[in-house]
Amino acid sequence: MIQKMGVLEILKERGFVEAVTHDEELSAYLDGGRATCYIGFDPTASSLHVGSLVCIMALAHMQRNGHRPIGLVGGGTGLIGDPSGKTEMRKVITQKEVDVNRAGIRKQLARFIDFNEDKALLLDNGEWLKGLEYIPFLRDIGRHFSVNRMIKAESYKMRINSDEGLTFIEFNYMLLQAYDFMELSQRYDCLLQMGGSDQWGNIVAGIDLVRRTQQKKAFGITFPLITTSSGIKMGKTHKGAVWLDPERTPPYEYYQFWVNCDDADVARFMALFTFLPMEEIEQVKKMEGAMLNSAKAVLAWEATVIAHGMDAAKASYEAACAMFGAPEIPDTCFSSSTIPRSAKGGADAVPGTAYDRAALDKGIAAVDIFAEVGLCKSKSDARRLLNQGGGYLNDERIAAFDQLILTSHATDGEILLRAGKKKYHKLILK
RNA sequence: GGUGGGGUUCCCGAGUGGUCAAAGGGAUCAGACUGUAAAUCUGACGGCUCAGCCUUCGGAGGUUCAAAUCCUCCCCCCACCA
Repeated sequence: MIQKMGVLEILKERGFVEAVTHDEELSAYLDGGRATCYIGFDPTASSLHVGSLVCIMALAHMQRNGHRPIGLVGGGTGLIGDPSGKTEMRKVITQKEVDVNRAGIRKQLARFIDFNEDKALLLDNGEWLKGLEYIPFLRDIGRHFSVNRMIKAESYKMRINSDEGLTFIEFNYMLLQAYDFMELSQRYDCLLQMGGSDQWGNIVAGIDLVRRTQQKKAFGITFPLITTSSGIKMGKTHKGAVWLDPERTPPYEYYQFWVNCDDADVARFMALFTFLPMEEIEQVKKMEGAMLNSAKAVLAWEATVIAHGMDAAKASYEAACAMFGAPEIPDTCFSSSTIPRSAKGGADAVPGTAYDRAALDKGIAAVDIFAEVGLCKSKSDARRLLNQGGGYLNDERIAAFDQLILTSHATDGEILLRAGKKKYHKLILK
């Protein structure tokens, strides 16, 4: 029915593409059959975060369009630390940490990409990097690199001009990443590398190396750095990064992260972080006022389903409805979305703490509980919050910081506490 | 290795003997306004047994009634020179 779009077109339309090397030849390459492409992930932490989501989604799109994505976990390069676009040297991590982190990342990528039956590959560049010998490497690989050119690379500029400088080990990073690309082109006929815009220099270096050593034409795509419309780097909140690991960022919080995005970001984020068809996303641009909140719910729903699965999304959605009210989503909007249109449910996914009933029989001061339960980071913090009228007990403002919280405040064995407008926590009496 | 300049509360950055828990800005948090938005305004912003007390100004000592501020040693960073 609809004429099939090439992946490159799809990625462009959805806002993934910042820059491409040889545009036309690349689309010809991608439309000409099953291609293999890769993106590298740094094993700096045991979990990926929302900042890596653009890369992950891009790989997923590739797979959905019949190509074979490779997720390359930098077990070798992780020991070095990529200086590209960074103002400070990253602390060097140990082999042990790399191993742990790599396993975590592997697990997460599997949620987004199907690694069965050669549909995608997950590799570790430690496999070929760790056995490298210095002299042969210099002779065979190093000879292809011009220091003059490297110095001029945008990715190094920041550091070269900074007070901190650039160490030799970091300067070498570009060679290693180029070497990765070369290996992948040889082993898997992978001729497309993608990455964040800060990776441009590394990607181009790889393309050159592949050409010189293999006489093959390779390609690159970079993604824009995604910032919120208020200019903050995507995925950072006051609490730090938003992780994909449900242990670090529970699905309810993950859902909340998306619901709380800026009005101006909704459509853009939907295109990037969901698989909803663009026609449906276009509608968002016409929405105003409260209607946008429904769109945010759809965004949050879809993103949570992708990252954590339907059940977790449902629990998060229902909890949000219980706390903030259910959004109205006309059937005509987002018809592809699986978001429940009429569900009302419990608040099970709201963070909670089991609490000893006996302790509450004589009452505990609000300050103490707020601090204890993690709603505030210290008692002083809790006192401040409460003094400023930011503490709520069952949705009623707490008048004094030392007001007692009692067993009698419970309904169905639960007491609902709230800090500010959005942070809920329940006490489950036992 | 030499010379000079630095290391201040989450970040930037003032502060050169008491009036300093430390100016100002940013970030953050709360309140008002709203749509679980943005912008704006108001307030808060080390900890605690909170009108008081305790711990902070790279580290360790010292001078002093009193030190972020003065002295000694040490650690780290930067610039220029070698």
